[in-house]
Amino acid sequence: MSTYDESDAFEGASLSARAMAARPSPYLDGLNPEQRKAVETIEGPVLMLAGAGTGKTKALTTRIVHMLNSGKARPNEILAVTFTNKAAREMKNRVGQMLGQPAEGMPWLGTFHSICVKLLRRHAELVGLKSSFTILDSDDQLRLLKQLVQAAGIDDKRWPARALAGVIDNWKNRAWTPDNLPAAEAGAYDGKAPALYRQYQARLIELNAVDFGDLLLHVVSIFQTHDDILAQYQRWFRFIMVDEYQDTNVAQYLWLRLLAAGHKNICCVGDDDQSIYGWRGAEVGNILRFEADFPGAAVIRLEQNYRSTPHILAAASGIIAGNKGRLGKELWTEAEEGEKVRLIGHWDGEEEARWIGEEVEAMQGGTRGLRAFSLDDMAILVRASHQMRAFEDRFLTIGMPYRVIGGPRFYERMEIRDAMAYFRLVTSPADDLAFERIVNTPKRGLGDKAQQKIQITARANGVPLIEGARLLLEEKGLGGKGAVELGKLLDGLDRWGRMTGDKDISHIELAEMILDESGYTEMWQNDKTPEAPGRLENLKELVKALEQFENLQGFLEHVSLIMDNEAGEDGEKISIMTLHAAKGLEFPVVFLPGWEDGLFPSQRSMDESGQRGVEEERRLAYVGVTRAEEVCTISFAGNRRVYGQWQSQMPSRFIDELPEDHVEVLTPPGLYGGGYGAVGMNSTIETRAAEANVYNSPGWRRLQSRSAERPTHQPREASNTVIDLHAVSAHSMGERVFHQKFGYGAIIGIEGDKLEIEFDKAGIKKVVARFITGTDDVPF
DNA sequence: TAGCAACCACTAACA
DNA sequence: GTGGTTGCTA
Repeated sequence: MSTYDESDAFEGASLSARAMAARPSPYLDGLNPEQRKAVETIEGPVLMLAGAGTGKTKALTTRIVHMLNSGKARPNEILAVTFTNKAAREMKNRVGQMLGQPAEGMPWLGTFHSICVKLLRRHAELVGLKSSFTILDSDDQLRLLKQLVQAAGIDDKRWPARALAGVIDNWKNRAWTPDNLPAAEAGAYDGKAPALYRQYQARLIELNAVDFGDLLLHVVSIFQTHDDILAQYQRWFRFIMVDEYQDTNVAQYLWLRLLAAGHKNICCVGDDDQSIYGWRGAEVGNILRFEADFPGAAVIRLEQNYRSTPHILAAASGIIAGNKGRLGKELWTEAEEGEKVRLIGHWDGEEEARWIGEEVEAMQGGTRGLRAFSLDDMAILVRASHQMRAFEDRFLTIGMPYRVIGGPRFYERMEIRDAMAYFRLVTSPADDLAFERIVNTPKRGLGDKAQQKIQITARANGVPLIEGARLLLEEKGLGGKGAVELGKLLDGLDRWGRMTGDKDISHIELAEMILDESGYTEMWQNDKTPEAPGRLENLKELVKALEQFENLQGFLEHVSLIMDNEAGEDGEKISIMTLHAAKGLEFPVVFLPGWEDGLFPSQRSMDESGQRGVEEERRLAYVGVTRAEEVCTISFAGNRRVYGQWQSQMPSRFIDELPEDHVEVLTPPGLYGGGYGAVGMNSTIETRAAEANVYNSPGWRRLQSRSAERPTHQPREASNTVIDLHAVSAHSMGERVFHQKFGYGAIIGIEGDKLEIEFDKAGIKKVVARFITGTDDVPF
């Protein structure tokens, strides 16, 4: 079953609390004192500060089981919210395991979004929707916005719809509707965003659709405007639990606060040190403020770590200690000392990849004086996805099996989205966005012209596109191949639509039929690009995924649940993923490459968010190190090719924050050694002491003055892109630049230390030169 | 309408 | 450098 299930939730208490109440509670035995306290403190607000690897999920699930077993709560009285389907599923499974029966009786365990879908379907009419509303993904959203932008006569070259989408998403994260938008926001998107936002919301209602942000927002506004409904849910949800509380945004926070205001039995679990989603709207402030929001809250710290060795924990603590405004936590462990964190510098990115490849092989063979590790035990965690390429290249060369975690989500792949659009159109013919997506996929000779005609006809008659197309054909407004093909498509859709009600044909057969008869499968069979076989494979997987559902509608609702198609992979593989994707995972052996200022911490993050950005990056470093159980290796390169340009790199400031006693500096044969700050090419002789402040070090100054020797084997145009922030002359007319507030733009005037810049998104502004960074290689 | 050259942007990613 | 989109031409 699924989290979007509409089965009657409130009566669905299949687990009898009373029947279990008398049982002893052996599940409490395996807990440490803090975990136990967290499990047993059921009444009142609780903040469970759970450090990395401290048995958070165990505590959470045991808490649920305890509430049920002790008779304090019935399954349908517990609201348990997670961020990802994966987390929800895991919690469900573990609760089920502990209870010795499936946890199907917990109707309100799910993601914020899935629970909101459920709530919104019940009360859709209150916000002008029908309960059959469709949920748009970001692709649909963008297409819709593009139409509005064009209709408003805005030059979408200068004002890309994508930017507007970003603005609107942001507002929704902050729970700002068109009606309560702060005046300070009015200037966004050339001052046109507020009006477009209003239009967009109106259009969504017309389409009987919501985007992801709306799921939260609509429910919040229903709660805010209908006291009776809010009160009802406050009564029903006697106990609330929230996982990853540090990742909540304002809308989610409001939602929770409204619901918890009744019984005040809310337990938030999280770790302020692992808040790494600020750019997605997450507010660390939510967790920092918890005690103020919920007076009398019990704060329970889980600090005993069951994952990593003391050296690794000490290194992680050393890094995170640099952050201000933490709630404060000190991880400790009873584990044996183990290996120190290993640190190594390389000449360039390729060498780094080569070295890690060799190291991985050595670890596999157990030739590092350590036990032999399986490839499945090892992971490479990078800051940005483009760093992955170097490792993929290297591993392909040496035949090392690897898997990339993350990448485009299954359902975001083109072929899956196309197929889904067909299914959507069959189950709800009025779905214009789906229609637009597939009218000419595969090619049916229906280009822009033909599609415009359909649009016009539909709009003139006030009917969905599919009807417009039908009318257009009837009045012979279309000729040639296009007309014939369109006719076939419409016939097909009709036929498939009728079959959805046919009991003799399963939805799986129907899905196959749709893909075959529409010519979609054929399109990929005829495609000679290397991706085609993979795409056909994905389509097969999609059809297979249908088996778990009763019908196409059910499947479409639940599509997001089929994603993690990681199963069925054969053989041992080393994992490559981003640090963000690694949150929540653990590996015996972890490699952390690319610890260089600008890359990690990322320049962009520092430019856009300043100190706050650095702190989030630091938390990311903390997350990275705490993924390691036994061996953690940090590395950096002195030179790196970024967007095709060679750059000299400084070791990350986070490297300087590693406590020396817990770090072993590995010296690559034949190269520079010693001190963390050794950058190879320009600091061979400099000691760590001399580089206590790297930004005043001779090496840094040399870099700045550009006298640093170029690596001999590299192209002549190699230069470093570190810009002297005070040298105005570094800038020239027409140069592409980046500003933390206004985004990208081009210089159109220079007056002293002020630059006149035409920004892509913010128009023409005069700004002080030191707030500007270059986007290209800037000579100086 | 389809194919290719030109142009642009470039941190991370959940539902 | 690279992938994705757009605009022009055959």
